Amino acid sequence: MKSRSTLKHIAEHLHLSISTVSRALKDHPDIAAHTKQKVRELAELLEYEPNAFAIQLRTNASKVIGVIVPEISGYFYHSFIAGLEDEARSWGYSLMILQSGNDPEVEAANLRLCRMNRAAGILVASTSGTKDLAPFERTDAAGIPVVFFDKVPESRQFPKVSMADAEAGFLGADTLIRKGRKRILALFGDHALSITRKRLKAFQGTFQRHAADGHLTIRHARSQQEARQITFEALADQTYNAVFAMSDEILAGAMKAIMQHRLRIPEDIGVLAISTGLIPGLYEPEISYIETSGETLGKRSFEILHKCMSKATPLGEFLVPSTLVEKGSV
Amino acid sequence: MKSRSTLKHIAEHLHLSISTVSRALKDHPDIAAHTKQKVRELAELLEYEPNAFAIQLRTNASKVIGVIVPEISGYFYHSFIAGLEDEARSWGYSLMILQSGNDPEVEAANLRLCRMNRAAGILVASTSGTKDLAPFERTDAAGIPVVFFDKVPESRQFPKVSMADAEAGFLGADTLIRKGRKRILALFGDHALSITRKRLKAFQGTFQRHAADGHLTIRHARSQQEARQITFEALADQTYNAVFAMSDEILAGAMKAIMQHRLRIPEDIGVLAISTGLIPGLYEPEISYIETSGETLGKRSFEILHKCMSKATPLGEFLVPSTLVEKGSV
DNA sequence: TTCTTTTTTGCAAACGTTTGCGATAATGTT
DNA sequence: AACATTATCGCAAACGTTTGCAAAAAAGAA
Repeated sequence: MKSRSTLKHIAEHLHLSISTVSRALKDHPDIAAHTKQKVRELAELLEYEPNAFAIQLRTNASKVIGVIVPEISGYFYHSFIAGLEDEARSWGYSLMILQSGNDPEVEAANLRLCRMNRAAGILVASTSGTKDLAPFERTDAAGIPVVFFDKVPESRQFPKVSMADAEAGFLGADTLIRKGRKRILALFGDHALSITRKRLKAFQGTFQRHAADGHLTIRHARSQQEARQITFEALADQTYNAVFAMSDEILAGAMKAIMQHRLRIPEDIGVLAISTGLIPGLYEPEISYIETSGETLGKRSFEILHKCMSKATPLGEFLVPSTLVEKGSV
Repeated sequence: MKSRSTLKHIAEHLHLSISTVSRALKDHPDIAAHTKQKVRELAELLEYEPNAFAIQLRTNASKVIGVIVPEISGYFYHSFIAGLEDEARSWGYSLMILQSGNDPEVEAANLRLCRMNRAAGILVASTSGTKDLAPFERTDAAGIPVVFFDKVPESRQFPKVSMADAEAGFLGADTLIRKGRKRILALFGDHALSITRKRLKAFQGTFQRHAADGHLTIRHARSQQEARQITFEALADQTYNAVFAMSDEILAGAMKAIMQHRLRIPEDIGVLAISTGLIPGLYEPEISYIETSGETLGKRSFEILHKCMSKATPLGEFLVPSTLVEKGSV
């Protein structure tokens, strides 16, 4: 293994001091032009690469931001991470990814890891079981800003960024009504999740206000299988002319039931979902959806975190808007 | 911001030396039991957390492994990362994720970043344009083992781990033949990719050996849309009784065409794919597939890298086997 | 007691960088 | 010529930890 070159090596070769070399390499005005030139050349030649540890130890700050998610795979978080990485890299940051596996204890351990590594900031999609915010407070007190995204706690203590769930719910109902689909089977996720409640409330409210003459059935499913089962039974008789799915997972289940009944879209039944976009694009015809882009959320989250890292913490909840993507399924 | 506690703080409070405290905390046999006790208690009280930078600077090694992929999102890599993270965490490592965006230059920059951060090891799914292996050699020479996965270069210089592509191709053809599907439309990806060629060769060879009486059409598609187009046209007449897709992306396109023709699966046409498993589970009936699990590949990759990090580098190419998952679509 | 052995602790250097401040040399000003 | 100014550069401390070695204290052996 070739031993790495350091500032010291360069300094010795050039009969300069370490500090001069250090300054030369970062274009400090105190250093003469020709000196800088020579230093840069030798650094190039020796393939000098600064030791990040030393820099970080000295400056007590890293260019790494921690990301804690329940799971990387699945329907959503990977696109979030992709968007985040993109934005972070353009600012010179890189990502340290930790999965909590939906276990609050693992979450706390991951948080500790971020602290030990002096992460510049942390983004957290908390587990559903996260009740104790103390670990987050401790992290924040240590000077590492914490921003929650997607799965956010009730507390108003931390900045949060999430999808505009109410807007998405509204958009869903509004779109269906505008298209004349008023006999709706609407499928939502676990009622315990705030994301479900927000989407549901807006959807239901909008429907009641603008389609009092219609018929709305709300059902909750906790898995793809359950969604499929519910949809299959509900669609047995002809009462509905549209299915609404509040998430990709539920859409997948509903679509299976629809395909099982061999219903044509959009002739026999209209379909609309809130989705990231990947799943709706797999069917024929493609499914219209209200986009909740993981990429966008990722980029936006970085912006918020970046503000927190630089100056005053902008508290409050930030929403990234949803937009309707029409594919003709409704 | 609360200033963090250090070994020094603890030492002063207890009128001990820094080295004693350091040793006490790592249960060094030289330290008296009662001293350890007191140190541990105070450390607990002061919420002492070691400074990873200092440790890493001192030991010149980190517990971070770098992962460079063309993209995080998409059909495959996120599940790889998920599996990898799982395995890595159980060994005390965490992941630094970098996207190359399929750009060799970004790839090289990311590599440099890993070097600066003295990653314990690096896993790379190279870009399709990666020709110059010099950056990888330099990294390896610096004592950071590099292991390629999935998209691996021809060079025999680095250990590689990838899916058993030949096996998957064989399994595909064999399964179809066993089920009596011998009029096959087989869809493959870009012929320039080695993964395509390997799968194709095995598929084609197996077919010719065991179903000389059948009829096999090979087509190549470079996108979902193209796969759809090709499938739609090919399926216009009744010559085929099975479609084979070598990847998720292609399966998605093929399925659209099949749905467009309103063909029943498996009555009108059989479908089989090589896949990660997510996509085939979205249709009704679900699609049988030869599993190329990203999770498994991730775990296996870590194992190989872990060997590289500890002792002799096990050169060569490691394959993770594929298994058939039957769902009744063929 | 005196010497040896063992147990327990401290000293100090090292890891590679940044940075305030002082030193020197070059230049300009009167 | 004497002084003030500016342009360059080096010294040394600091960041928090690990670790070889020496020192001190305690214990045992003679």
